[in-house]
Amino acid sequence: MKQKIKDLIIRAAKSAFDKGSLPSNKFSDVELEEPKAEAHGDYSTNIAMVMASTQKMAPRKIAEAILTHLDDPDNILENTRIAGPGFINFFLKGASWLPVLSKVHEEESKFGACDLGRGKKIQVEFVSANPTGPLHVGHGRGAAVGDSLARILSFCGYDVTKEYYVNDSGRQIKTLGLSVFLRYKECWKEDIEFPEECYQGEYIRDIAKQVKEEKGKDLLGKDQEEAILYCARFASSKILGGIKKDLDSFGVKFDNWYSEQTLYDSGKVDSVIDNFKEKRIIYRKDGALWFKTSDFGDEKDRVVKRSNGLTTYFASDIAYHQDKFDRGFDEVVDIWGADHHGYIPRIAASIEASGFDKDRFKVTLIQLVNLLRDGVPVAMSTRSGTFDTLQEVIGEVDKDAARFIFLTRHHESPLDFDLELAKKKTNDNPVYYVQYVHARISSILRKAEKEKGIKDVTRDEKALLMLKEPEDIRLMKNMSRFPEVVVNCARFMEPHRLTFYLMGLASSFHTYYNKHKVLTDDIVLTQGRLYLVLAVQKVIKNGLFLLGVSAPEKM
RNA sequence: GCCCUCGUAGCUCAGUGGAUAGAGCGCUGGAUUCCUAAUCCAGGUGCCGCAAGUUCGAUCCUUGCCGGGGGCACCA
Repeated sequence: MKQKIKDLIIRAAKSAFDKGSLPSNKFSDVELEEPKAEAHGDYSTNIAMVMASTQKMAPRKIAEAILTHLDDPDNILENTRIAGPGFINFFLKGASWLPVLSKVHEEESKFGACDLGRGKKIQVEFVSANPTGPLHVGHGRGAAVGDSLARILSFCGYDVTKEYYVNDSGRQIKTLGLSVFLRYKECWKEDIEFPEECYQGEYIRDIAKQVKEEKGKDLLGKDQEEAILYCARFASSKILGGIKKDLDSFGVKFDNWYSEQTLYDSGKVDSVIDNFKEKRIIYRKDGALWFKTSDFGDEKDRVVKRSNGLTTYFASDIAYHQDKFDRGFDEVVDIWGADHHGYIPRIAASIEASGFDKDRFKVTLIQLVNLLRDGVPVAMSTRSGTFDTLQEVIGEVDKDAARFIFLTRHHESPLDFDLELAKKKTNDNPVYYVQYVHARISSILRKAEKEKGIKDVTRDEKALLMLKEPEDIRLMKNMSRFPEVVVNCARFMEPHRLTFYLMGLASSFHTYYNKHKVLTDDIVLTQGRLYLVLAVQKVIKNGLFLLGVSAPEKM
């Protein structure tokens, strides 16, 4: 529809030039927008104002010239108007919105899909929490955003791989092992000192008990290093299992779990360092190895190998990101907590140094989540009984509600997550507002079959002509925006746009529902409205799917 | 100190180089003999943090300032 009108405008401008009404044939790109105020039409363009300087004419004069040469072969325009400083407003005939209904019905679950990605391989890496403790709410937000983004990208023609990077190597894993080992010794009534840097959570004791059941007293007699290593491996695999389970119940599935340790085992980390040494972008200073990230736009150089001989996490991250491109991904998206933002320039530097275009690498930052209960912050203490793990939250709050709420903010704004609000099944809680549309329409369809004997909702030209109320048209107009919203979500990596769109569509529907009855004695009208309402249901369903939220038949 | 980010209605937040800047909540009143009231309708509010610049036009872009948050390790 939009393109159609753009074409009309271009043709009009050309013909205005041919007939001598416009002095120049330099036309700028037509920008067509949907005005906020309905009084400003269905579409509006600022082209006359933009062209004012090249045409050397007053904007309103240009607008007049274009309008007098405007031809409307398909007869879709009700009216056109010049307004304000030189806007051209287009008012469409109600019937020109009807094609969107057939489109929705034909394309069904594909309505809104597109080929923006052209099959490009894209990797979305998200959550990637260290396997040293359970996921907390913040990870939940990352999971919701990442998973939704992956769904949207895939809907937009990308070949998407969802990956979780497991930091199963390095110091914190050793700390985890030590923590568990100490708690294990405690189980055997040994006196221990539990250092502050060890993991304080209650879950460490649980894991220690499991070690005890599995190994009995064996570890007490063993070499301490070996025992700690055993505990570390045992604990991280247990915790990772828990993380997988939590994500599963949150509706998030990864295609790939990538282990950091394998980067060391395969020698990838060493070979990257050697390679950079050959390129003379790694040098030695004070006994450590430094990567000259400042040559690639970072503010200062970074250490990849410490003077004690141990590599830093940065070293494995360089190898990891190089590996992503080596695996053939055209684009790589990382979703990180906002506290990592200072890390972006050095990773970008490493990608460039590895010989890849750093524009193929994008980072989306997720801001903090503040967990509240009735407006009061929930204490995030390290003691037991805290309420900040993802598991506890989705134990109390519906998974759909949690996912939806995580997507009601721009991901770079901090988010307040109120547990009591999330549980409320009212208007305060936008999830149900949207899901309710789906359930209500299901209910209408059930009733249509039961009471009117209507089994199939079919397209009927006569019935379509009955859809001429302003509310009918508003719904169709709203649905026709869906594909564009999805594309913009993908383009800007902002799934929350979809959330807001769905709330708007839901609002239009609820208004409609209260004003007009779908099932009437007039069978033709009923057919038309069923056709309309079923289309709304399909769009809502597609939208909810892209958010990872279910579309219930009943509520 | 340097870097990033945010500052929009009483609250929580969307939004855009355009016309009269929006939504939900909260508050008040109303709607159901009829498809689910988890719904709808009506009622009002803004120096869009401040100042300058770019522009036909800035809340949006640029710069500076003020205020909140975050980041600046041979930590992860």
